[in-house]
Amino acid sequence: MQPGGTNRQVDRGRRVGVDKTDIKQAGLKVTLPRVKILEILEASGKGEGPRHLRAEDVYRRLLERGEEIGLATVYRVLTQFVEAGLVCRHNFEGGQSVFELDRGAHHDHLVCMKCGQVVEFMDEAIESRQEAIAAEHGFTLEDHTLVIHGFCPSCQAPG
Amino acid sequence: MQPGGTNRQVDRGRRVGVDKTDIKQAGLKVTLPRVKILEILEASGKGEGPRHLRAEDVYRRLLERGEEIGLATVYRVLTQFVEAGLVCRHNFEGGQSVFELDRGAHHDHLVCMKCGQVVEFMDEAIESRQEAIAAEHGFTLEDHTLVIHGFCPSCQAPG
DNA sequence: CAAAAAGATGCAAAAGCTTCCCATTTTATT
DNA sequence: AATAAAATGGGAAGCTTTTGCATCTTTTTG
Repeated sequence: MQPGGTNRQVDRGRRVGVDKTDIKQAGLKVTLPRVKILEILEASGKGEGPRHLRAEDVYRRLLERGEEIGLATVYRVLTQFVEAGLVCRHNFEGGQSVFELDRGAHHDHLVCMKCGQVVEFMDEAIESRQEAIAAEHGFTLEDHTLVIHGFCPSCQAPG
Repeated sequence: MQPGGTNRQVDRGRRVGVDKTDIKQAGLKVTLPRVKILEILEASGKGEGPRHLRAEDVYRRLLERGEEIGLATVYRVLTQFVEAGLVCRHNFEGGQSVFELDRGAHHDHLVCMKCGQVVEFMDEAIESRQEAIAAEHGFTLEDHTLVIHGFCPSCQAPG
């Protein structure tokens, strides 16, 4: 549910950070696993590795921090966060989902086919054409997925 | 590898049909499983159900036609056909891949979130913006995935 | 056209990701 | 503090997809 939706950040504009309050407002109890997972997501993309993490990555980082949180819990919590609009889930190729904190601003992705680097972008022209296309076909537009696959500057280098 | 590529139909323009010749030209032996799978794909979207089939769907249709072809073979053959440029694979949400005959014309998809109906579309404006975006970020554009999720006309109906 | 070589198939087992079950523990409520 | 409600952890289970390997087909060669 990228465009539209009924969650906080969409109503109040850009989100700057998330905390326990967001968990509570989502109707979820404030538990240690939830707080820690939110911390991991918040740290990602801010110098602490890539912004987009697979459930497995979140799980590993928790272990590294000494938090013994079960993988099943990670999956459950991430799903709940997505439903609450705190987190975005993307299904890139390969059958795995990646998660990132929802900063309130919709964006699409450019993914390097070699190193996996992910670059975000947003293009108004593309966004509005999509609305027009959905309308032309009588569809409502609830969400969309746009991923451009190519080779990033480094991976095009000779050698 | 939707845009570009080195396969027949891209070189010769729109494909009208496929046959054993295509299998041979792909460097694959002309075997019964391959021929039958190609037939299933060709029949799809031409009145015979939806054009986009999961491996499991192809397998089931083969069984219905009395062909005892293993599921593993279906997966193997579909993958080979994709590599040969005869078939396109799309990774819609849900972790499952769907396949369709490559008719040589690139297109994107509109998928109904309720009934799963798939509508194809093609928009030049979106295509060219994507090239511009990839270029802006120094990426080469090898391929892309654009899926618009919404509710089709029937699924928006009251009740 | 038969024999040999190369490649494909089928089945079952294995993988990889994600969800489900349920007894136990934690959080929120009264 | 006691009670009710919800969440967790660990493993089993579910799905889709891939792999290993003996057997069978297709293609090549003589």
